[in-house]
Amino acid sequence: MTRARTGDTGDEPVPQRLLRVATRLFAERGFEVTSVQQIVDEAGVTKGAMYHYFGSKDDLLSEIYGRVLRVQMARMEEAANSTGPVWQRLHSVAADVVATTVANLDDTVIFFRSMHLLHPDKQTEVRAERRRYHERVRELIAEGQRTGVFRDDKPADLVVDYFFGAVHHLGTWFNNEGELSGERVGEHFADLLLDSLRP
Amino acid sequence: MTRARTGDTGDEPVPQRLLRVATRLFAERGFEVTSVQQIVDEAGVTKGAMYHYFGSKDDLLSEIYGRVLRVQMARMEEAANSTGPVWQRLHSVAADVVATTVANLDDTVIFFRSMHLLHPDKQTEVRAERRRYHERVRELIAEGQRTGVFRDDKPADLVVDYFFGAVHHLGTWFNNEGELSGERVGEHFADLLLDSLRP
Amino acid sequence: MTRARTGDTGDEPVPQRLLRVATRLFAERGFEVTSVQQIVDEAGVTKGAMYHYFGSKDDLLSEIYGRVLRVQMARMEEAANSTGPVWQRLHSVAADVVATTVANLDDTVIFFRSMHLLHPDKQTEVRAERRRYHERVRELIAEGQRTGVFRDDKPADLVVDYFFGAVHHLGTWFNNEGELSGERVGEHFADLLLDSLRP
Amino acid sequence: MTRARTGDTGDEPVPQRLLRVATRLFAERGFEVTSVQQIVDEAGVTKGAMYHYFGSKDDLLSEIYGRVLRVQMARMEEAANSTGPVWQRLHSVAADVVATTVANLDDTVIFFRSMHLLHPDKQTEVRAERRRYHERVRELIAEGQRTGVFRDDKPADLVVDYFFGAVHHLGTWFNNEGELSGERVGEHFADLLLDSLRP
DNA sequence: TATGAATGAGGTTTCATTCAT
DNA sequence: AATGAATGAAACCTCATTCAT
Repeated sequence: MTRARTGDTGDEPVPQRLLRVATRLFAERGFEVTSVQQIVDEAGVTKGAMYHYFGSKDDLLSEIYGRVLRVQMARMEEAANSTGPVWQRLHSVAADVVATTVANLDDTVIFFRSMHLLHPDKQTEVRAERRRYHERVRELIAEGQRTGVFRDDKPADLVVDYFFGAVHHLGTWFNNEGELSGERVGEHFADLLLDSLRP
Repeated sequence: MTRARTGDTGDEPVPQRLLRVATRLFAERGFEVTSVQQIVDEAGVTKGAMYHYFGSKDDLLSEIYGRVLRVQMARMEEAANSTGPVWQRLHSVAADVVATTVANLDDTVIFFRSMHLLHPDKQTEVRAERRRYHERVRELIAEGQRTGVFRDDKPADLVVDYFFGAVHHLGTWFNNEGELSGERVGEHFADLLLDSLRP
Repeated sequence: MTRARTGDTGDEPVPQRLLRVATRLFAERGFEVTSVQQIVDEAGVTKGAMYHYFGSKDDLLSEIYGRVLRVQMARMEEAANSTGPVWQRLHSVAADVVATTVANLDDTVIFFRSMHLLHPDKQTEVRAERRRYHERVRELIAEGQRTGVFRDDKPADLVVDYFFGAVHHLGTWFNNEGELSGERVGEHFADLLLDSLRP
Repeated sequence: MTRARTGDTGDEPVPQRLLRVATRLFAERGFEVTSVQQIVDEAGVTKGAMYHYFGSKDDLLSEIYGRVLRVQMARMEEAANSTGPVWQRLHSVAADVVATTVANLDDTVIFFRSMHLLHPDKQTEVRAERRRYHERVRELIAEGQRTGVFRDDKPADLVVDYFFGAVHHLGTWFNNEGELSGERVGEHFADLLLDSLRP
């Protein structure tokens, strides 16, 4: 006799199931307001099972952060290292980061809302990884500024923070049921960025 | 014998002192992770005193939200209703919202990190107020689009979300000890916005 | 309406009551095997009340250790500093330490059974205090050896460990309902010690 | 690929290895504070393996008690049944019990610290065995008292408890790296006992 | 003979809040 | 206007043990 399980999708392994459920609940209700009991109930396992795979509730959060960073970094590297003129590469990166963010909106919501709840060490690690990410885009902009393709009266750093701010807040308003797709929003955002960089 | 009080500034009334301390702690550590005990300890009062002035811990958070909304709305109305061409008014609003945000950075950090912890009714209220704010800026952009001053191939709504996203993330990276002042960042951000709207 | 309380002795304050109940239970069943719930149930308070006065279950144990050390040290100093020939003072100390131990048998049982469960810092502190105690008695013996009253072919240190070992194990066999009183056992033990020290 | 194992001594069978590791950990940290996971990790086996050989964690403790009792009883019988005057036999028994105790110090530490954690039935059994042990020594003393070799103004029972107390506390202070060997301490203790029994 | 995922009961602790004073 | 002892619900986590393989 198998127990009925909410969100049971066939044979999805327990750790993945827990992570999936936790991600949804953390995004919907908030990390601290979601109890371990709620997570395991929705995942259809017991607390003991969860603690068999994850050392703590914090570990779940850490794992989500790790996953986000891996995914985003991989996508970005790909776009940034493509060939073509710098404006095209930047446009591509910008549009892609929006699409990726929208495709993993729960992760993004959690990311910026709950960073302060991570263990300080993990926080440092996450920040370092984000800085690498940020830096990679800054280089693109600086390259365009050096070659005269982009205006150079705005610090490249500031432009990155400006654009990523816009991206990171997608979680606040973007609606998957809305009329604009993630890709469409990506195009618009990339256009706005590129146009604001015209010399 | 009076107890030593952190941040004791002479005769600041108890409610104000509690609100000030709570704002700092919520921004530094997070709302859920800050206990009422910590707040009253740092404010140099007892729990009974706090519950005399505030009905609950949530009330403190609500109060902070109310304050933020009042301040930002007032500043914005002023800038938006000034005279001058629409691009100038938008530039002024944009620069000002950045400066105001930076001047109340703790509030902003709390705002976007802890909204989901408010009582649903209060959340609805806050969202409505923000929508009015958002709408006021959207009108400015639409006005510019109608009069041909701004490009009209980008939904005004989207542009507002784009720009406010950048503003709301200031709390993540802006550093008061850094080399750029809030006003300077406001100028840069407003420039970037206006330039991205060129037809 | 006052709640019925097991072990309610009139107006004994809550902290004392908790400590008294905890001491009994720790001695009867063991520290780790006694739950906080059992303690507060028997003391007639809630868990919250206990944590209002004691930071943790470990704190209860620490407090018991502190009390034991204070009591024993005070009694011993008094006996050791009395006047009279050295053999008389040693006899008096020896008899007294037995009587005190028997009078606080629960404390003694806990002391030697649960020391390893204390926080390492507290353990260090307890050990240091015991060493002072041990040292005070060693001096008495050494004094007797120097003056030729006691044999000197046995290290004074070893004699102290020998005798205190006997005392500390009283908890294993001494029975308050038995035919020998604590004072009587103290006399016997002191006699045995003194006689084994005859030159 | 085989896992690294702490204390792996070639082909020591699994049950012995588990018992050896458990003994060390129980003595170092305490029974209740040592988890089955720690034991099997250090022994380089899995939990399943442990439960294959031992019915429960308690069984490990029981086994240790059984081993201690067998060893000590055997040694003592031998010494007590030797020929020679009673004072010589008692001296021999006393010295030997110290040496045996020191040679199995971990066992002794566990014995007196964790007896209360045994299953009541096992406790009864252990106590009965100890009583037989105790009784055997008491008889020696009584024999000496009857024959006028020992003083008879001290209950033989009490003398046994006195001496065994000293022995059982060796675990508290005896240090194998110290300057006195177990045999040497045994001689001293036996001397002190015999001398305190002089008429 | 051995694995290790999973259980489930129970443990300690935290904390917003109340209330007699 | 303020105290602080006390509540009680709920949180996170541990762990000996079982069982299908």
